[in-house]
Amino acid sequence: MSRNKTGRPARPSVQSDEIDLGPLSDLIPFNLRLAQDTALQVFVQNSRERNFRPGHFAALMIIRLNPGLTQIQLGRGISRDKSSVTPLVKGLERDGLIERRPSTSDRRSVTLQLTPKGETHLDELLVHVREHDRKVDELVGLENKPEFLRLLKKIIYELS
Amino acid sequence: MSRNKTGRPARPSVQSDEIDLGPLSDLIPFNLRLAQDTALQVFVQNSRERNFRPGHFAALMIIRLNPGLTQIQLGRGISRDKSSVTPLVKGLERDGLIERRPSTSDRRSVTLQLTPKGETHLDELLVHVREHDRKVDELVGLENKPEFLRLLKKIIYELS
DNA sequence: CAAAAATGGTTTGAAAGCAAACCAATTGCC
DNA sequence: GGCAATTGGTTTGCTTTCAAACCATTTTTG
Repeated sequence: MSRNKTGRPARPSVQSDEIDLGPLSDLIPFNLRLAQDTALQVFVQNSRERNFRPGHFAALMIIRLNPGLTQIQLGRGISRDKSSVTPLVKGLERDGLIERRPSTSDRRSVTLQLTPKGETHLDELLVHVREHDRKVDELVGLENKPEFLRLLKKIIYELS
Repeated sequence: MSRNKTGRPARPSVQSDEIDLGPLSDLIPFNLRLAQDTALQVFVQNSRERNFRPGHFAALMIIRLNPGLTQIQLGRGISRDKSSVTPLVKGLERDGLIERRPSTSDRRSVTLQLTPKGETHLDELLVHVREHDRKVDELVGLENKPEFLRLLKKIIYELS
C-alpha cells in the first residue's frame, strides 16, 4: 500500500498504466522540455531517411546569412558553446558543406562560408524544414503564433 | 547596419558582432529549443550551490505521486527511454533517496518508492522549483499562462 | 500446452552538450 | 613598447540522452 512516512494523505500504489503527474503537468519548464523534445523527435524521425543531422540546419543557415563569420559568432547564433562548435564545423567541413579559412585580420580565428555543395544541401534542407515547420505552425494556429513566439522570446531574452 | 530582415539583396560578410538569424528567429522549433535551454540553464545555475541535479526533481515527484511504480512507468512519466531510467534510478538509490524492490507480481520488474530522506529532499527541491517556476510564470504573465500551456501541450500530444 | 511474441530491465555504443584547462594571438594599459 | 588581460579555438572529461542488442520473464496464440 501507500507508504506514508510523512503525514501525507494516502495514495494508492500504481498498478494501472495511469501515471499521475500532479503539479508537473502545469509547470511551464516541464512542458517546455516535453514540447521541445517532441518537436525535435519528429524532425529527426523525418530526417532519418534523408540523412540530415539535426544540428546542421541552423548552422548552415546562419553561415549562409553571415558569410565569413567566425566560430565564436556562429556559436552565438546557434546558442552553443564554442567547444561545441569545434566538432560541429569539423563535421560540416568533412562533409564538404563549408569551408574554413584562416582570417586575414586575426590569425587566431577562422572564417566560415558555405561551399556550393553546402548551398544546395541547405536548399534541400530548407524544403524539409519548412515542411516540418508548417506542421507545427498549423498546430499552434496562425492567429496564436505571434503571441506564442513573443512569450518564448520573453523567456529566452528576459529570464536570467 | 545589416539587420536585413526581408529580401536581402546584398549580404556583407560579418565583421561586426551582429549576427543575422534571418527566418530562424520566427521558427517555433528554433525558439522552443532556445527557451527550453534558457529555462534549464537558469534552473541549473541556481541549483548549483544546493547540489540538486536537474533530472532528479521530476523523477522524485512522480515517484512520490505514484509509489510502487515500475521503471517503465517512471520513464513514461518523465518521457525518457527505459535505458535512461536505469542510471537515473541507480543514482537516486545510491543517494538514498529512493528504494527499489522487486515486484511481487512480476519478477521482471522493480517497484520504486521514496525513502524518508527522499521525501525531505523532495520537499526542499520543491521550494526551489517553485521559486524558479514563479519567475517563469511572472515573465509569461498569469493571463497568458493557460493559453501558453495549451499550445505547448498541443505540440506535445498532437505533433507526430 | 508449447512455441512465439511481447515486456521489464540492463548494457553498450554513439551523439550532443557544457565546463574547464590550455595555447596562441590580440588588445588594453601604464 | 612591454606586460597583463582578453579572446578565438581546441582538447579533455563529464553528463544526459537514445537506440539497439540482449536476457529473463510473462503473455498470447495456434
